[in-house]
Amino acid sequence: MDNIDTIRAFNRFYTARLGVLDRAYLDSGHSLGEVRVVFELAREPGLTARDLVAQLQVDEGQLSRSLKAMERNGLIIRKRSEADARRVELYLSPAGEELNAMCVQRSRAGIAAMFAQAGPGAVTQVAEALDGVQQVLGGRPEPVQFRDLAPGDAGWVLQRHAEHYCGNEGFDDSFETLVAGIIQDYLRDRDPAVERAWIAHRNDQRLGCIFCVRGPEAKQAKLRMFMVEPAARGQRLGLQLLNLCVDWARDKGFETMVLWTHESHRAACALYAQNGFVLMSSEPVRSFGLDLVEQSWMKTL
Amino acid sequence: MDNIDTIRAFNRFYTARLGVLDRAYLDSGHSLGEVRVVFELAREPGLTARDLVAQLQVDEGQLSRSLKAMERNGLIIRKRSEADARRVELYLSPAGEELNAMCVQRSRAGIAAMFAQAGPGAVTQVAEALDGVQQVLGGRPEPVQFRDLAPGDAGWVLQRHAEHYCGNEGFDDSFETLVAGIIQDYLRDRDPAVERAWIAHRNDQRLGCIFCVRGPEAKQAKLRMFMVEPAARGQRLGLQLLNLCVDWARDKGFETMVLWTHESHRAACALYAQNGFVLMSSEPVRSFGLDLVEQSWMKTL
DNA sequence: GCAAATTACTTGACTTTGTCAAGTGATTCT
DNA sequence: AGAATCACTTGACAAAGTCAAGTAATTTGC
Repeated sequence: MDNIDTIRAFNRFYTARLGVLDRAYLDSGHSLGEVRVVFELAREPGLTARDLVAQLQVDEGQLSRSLKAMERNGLIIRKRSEADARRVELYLSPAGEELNAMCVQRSRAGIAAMFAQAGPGAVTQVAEALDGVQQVLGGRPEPVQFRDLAPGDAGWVLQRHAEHYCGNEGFDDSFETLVAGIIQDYLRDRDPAVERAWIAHRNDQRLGCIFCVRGPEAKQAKLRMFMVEPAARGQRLGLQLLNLCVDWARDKGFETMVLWTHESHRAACALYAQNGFVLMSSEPVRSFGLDLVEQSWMKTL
Repeated sequence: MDNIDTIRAFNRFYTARLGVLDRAYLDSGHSLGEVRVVFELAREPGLTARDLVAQLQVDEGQLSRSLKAMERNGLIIRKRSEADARRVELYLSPAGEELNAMCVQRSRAGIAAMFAQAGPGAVTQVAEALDGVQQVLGGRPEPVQFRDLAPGDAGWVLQRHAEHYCGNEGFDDSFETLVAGIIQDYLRDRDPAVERAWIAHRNDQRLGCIFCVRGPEAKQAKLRMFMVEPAARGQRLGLQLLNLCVDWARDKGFETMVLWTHESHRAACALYAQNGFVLMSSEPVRSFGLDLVEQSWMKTL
């Protein structure tokens, strides 16, 4: 079962659940169509029929009749627009507000009931997961932001490095130990005046990282722990991280920047080459249980 | 906006997206109702009308007419049950199979299109998130499993410890550095013959952890890094981890087990007390920027 | 072992919902 | 100022959904 099948399975499962929730509206004595109109008007009073057609994807003729009935039943109030006499602005009457409040309350109760048998933290967990999905699918794309290390970030860097390199590229466990040492050293001994790290994140979701530390020579900075999540690649995020790191190093008085990587990281190497790094050495090594070609790159700042 | 509102917002957003997908079926020349029947029969041939009523939540009269039309159009084949002559078993005809294949293909294409503007890793990310949600909501609850540390786990332990203690309890950054040191030491120097760790997980989701390492005295084990995710609490998971750890220590020839914790961890302390641990000392200390009461507990194995 | 109850489905009569095209005024474009 | 567009309404249907009353097969209860 691939990813798309997983999503399809979720859709079947979830629409069945939502269907149960929808049914809760039906015994309010109003049709689902009317309730949907009430919902929209509660969210944004003054909408016109046209707006509702666009937002609810219903036929305008049908909506017209539906609105007529709702006015007759006292759910909504129609007001001819003063700016444009073709338009009719729609508002909820007090009875409409009341219906909305009741439906919201039922909807919330229904969702709470879905979590009744799950654990206490389940709501938070699901809410976060669904919010993440919504953002990925374009519900409201928050911008990517960059911050210094916050509590938990160091662990995340270690976790994702280990998972990528050991899980996908076949490095052995010694790699994780090495990275743990690098991170522990950084946390314990870093010089905040010249060393720092960046985490790229969207809301609470971490997307990538880069570290700038002192290099082996004087006035030399070293770039480390550079990574962009697979899910966030192709958005020039790596370039932004690299620029932050390089600019910081230059700003702090470093004259060169070096980094070590492996030949197999084509995308990263291409990025280095495009940004003024020069390949200094390239040699086959036996590391982490694999035959690798280790490269060192340098850039004059 | 609380968690339930977040879920409600997702529902609005997601149903709108699914609506677009459903529309794709309509120009197959068949109604959504018929397509839904075809889907179910593809999944489980030989269903009866009754089964479909239950699964699709449709009126049986309407379904009866719909099935009649589908048989006339050559989509399905009806076969009187041999075991019970009241029942009619329903099967897809070759044409029905073909329609199903086409719809599946369109559905998949539609989902793929939803991800067109998102990054390449987005599908995986969303699939995992939705699968997690489905499991939490009871789609198919996988059992919790326990494993030794796998690559990435060490980083996760560090991350979640830092987030819980620094984020929720107000510890300062020195706590994260301390934990990073503990983890680095464990990875580098542990004695696999007597020391190990457990990760509680459901599929790829980590739920908790516990470490058993050598203690300060001879024949003494030490319990460390014990944690259960808030979302997974209340399921006796902590007890299971504790038992694994204690049993291992006893099995490896340790005679006592000690642990250090803070008084504020009521739930954990109660668990220790219930499982044969005895409070050895309790003293106020200034640690991690807070006034805490540090406790040591010991159990005879 | 047989009438009564139940089950699986069908049918008829009906309401609601959805669709399409042809209206009516109001407004904008040029 | 005349044509085009826009916001909405209406009419004529088609499709989908609802409810109750069927029919035949199978269980149940005594």
